[in-house]
Amino acid sequence: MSILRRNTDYALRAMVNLAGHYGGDVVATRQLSTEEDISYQYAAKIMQLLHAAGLVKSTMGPHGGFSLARPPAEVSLLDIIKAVQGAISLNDCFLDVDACPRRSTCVISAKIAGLQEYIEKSLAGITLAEFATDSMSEQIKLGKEK
Amino acid sequence: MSILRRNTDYALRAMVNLAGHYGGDVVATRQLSTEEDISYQYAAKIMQLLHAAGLVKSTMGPHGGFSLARPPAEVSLLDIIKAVQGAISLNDCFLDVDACPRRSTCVISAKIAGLQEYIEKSLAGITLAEFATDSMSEQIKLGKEK
DNA sequence: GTCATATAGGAGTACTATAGTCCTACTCGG
DNA sequence: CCGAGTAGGACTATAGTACTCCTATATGAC
Repeated sequence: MSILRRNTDYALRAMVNLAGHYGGDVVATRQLSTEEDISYQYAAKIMQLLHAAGLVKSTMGPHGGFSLARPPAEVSLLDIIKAVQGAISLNDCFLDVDACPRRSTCVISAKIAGLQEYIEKSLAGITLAEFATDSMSEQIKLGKEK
Repeated sequence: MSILRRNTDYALRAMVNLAGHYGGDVVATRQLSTEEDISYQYAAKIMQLLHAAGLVKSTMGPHGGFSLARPPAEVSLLDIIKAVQGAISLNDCFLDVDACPRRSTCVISAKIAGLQEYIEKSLAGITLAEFATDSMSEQIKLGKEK
């Protein structure tokens, strides 16, 4: 099993795509779906989630579409993950205090709390700006493998 | 959603319990199930998984039960997690190379690969020995909260 | 105004994985 | 060699995820 769901993967790709168009035109869901290999219907669903979370702005009507609500440098991976699949937690007891009655004396929870914190900080530290510049430079020096 | 499944949580508790009895008597599944608040049938199932992974030794017949196959210091959290729920992966593409055709040019996968590695190293670094000594000292100075 | 094209969003389905149960087979102490 | 107590395999139910379908709403072009 993987931590990031496919949902989140799609959302990530869509956001990276939008980051590439930041400051320019809006991108329609149809275009996102073809460019990122996501079914149109499902892509629409995901864009709704991102919109509800305030990560993207939407423009309705013909020539409408989506654009980033904030500059790429201010959108972290954690933001996107939270919007789509909710907060990531090592164990249930970090999400719901009442999940486990043994919590107060639990040595396990105490040990992994540090790792939990590190993961969140790492994900919060990676922003869309890094992805965007990377993929741009990749487009320039085309042919470079991996 | 949490990364560690309930399954894994049960297994962790059972292993910590066994670590407390390391060198002494074997512990019966019935005893583990009552002490750790797990249904007997389900506990038996989890012990099977741990046994199949070679983490515990089993003794059948009356007065039988389980004991650690290795000293607590040589059993890591990662070992237990792998035995019960398989390897932890941030994204499917770390588990299955063919999961994503865009892999070679994927900037996302490249970015999170480092975090993936850190998580595994962290989990591999935490051993049962730490839990065992912690819970023992906790039993001695009883009354200490959290 | 109305038509075409876009997002918004609710309802529902198929599938998969997880949690949990039941039953049988096997051991070994008495 | 009996039976209490174990391991271990087969099975079921539930829940969550991925995905689709359909309808409503907004808006720019003609």
